[in-house]
Amino acid sequence: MTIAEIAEKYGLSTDTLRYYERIGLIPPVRRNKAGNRDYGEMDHRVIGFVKRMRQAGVSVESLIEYTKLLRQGAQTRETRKAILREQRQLLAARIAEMQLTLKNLDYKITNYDTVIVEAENKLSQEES
Amino acid sequence: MTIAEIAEKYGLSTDTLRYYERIGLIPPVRRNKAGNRDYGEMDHRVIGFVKRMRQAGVSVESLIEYTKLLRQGAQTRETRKAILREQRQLLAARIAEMQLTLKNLDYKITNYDTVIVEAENKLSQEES
DNA sequence: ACTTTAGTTGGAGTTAACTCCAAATCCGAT
DNA sequence: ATCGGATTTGGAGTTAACTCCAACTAAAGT
Repeated sequence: MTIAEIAEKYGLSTDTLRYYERIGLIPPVRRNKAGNRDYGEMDHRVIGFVKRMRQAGVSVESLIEYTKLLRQGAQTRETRKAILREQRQLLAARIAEMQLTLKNLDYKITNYDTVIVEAENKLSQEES
Repeated sequence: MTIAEIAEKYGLSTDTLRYYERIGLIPPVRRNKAGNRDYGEMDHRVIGFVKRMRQAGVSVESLIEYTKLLRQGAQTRETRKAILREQRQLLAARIAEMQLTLKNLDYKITNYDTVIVEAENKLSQEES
């Protein structure tokens, strides 16, 4: 599969895909006779994983750490699991926070006219 | 209330607070005789709101737009409500995505030994 | 009257994560 | 055989959101 197809499929730019490879976030991609990248099954898995984790707010740096361990083989498996568990916790915490914010927004929207207007008025002559 | 107290209370640096003010994300803060910032009730509300929204992934730019409208008074109220509703939708979507990723992570963690190991092995000799 | 300590400004510097570019190459089609 | 389109590289540029700095001022403690 070409870089353009992968870019399309995962909603990443070709520049980003090459960038990810360059910084070691994804392993070096196999080339065809012309020297162009030809993405295989494993690349799909890795790129799909990276895309989801990035959207969830995981830094590129932590992902590099994880995929580096993956390429180092079986003896790093427990470390990798630990990283995933840690990221899972962080993600759960982010979700919980965002749900609070969502509730807060909902409250603010439904009570906008009764609650915010007083704030508008106070804005003119702050004192306290 | 001093800038240090506000920074502490909201988990922002004093630099960030001054930066927010400079770019118009929060209104100019009242000063005491010494010329130092003295944050009032309204500043608390605004900063709390900004902090939550930033954590939820709302850009500084959209927040500037919102708080600018707020300072323009009552005739912008409907526009502001529309912005909040839009951000609410975006936030809900982000949360939904992150929940999928959380499920995905959970699956990956609990099935790590049975699922990932095959991937490890494939890593050596990719072909497809 | 000094010395902390906290605050001020304008502006420069940093970081993460891309994004763009020019010059070169390759392949398929006319 | 040449043209157009996709791809390659190394490296430079961009963007968002801070973060840091130097030089200064003001109040508070000894």
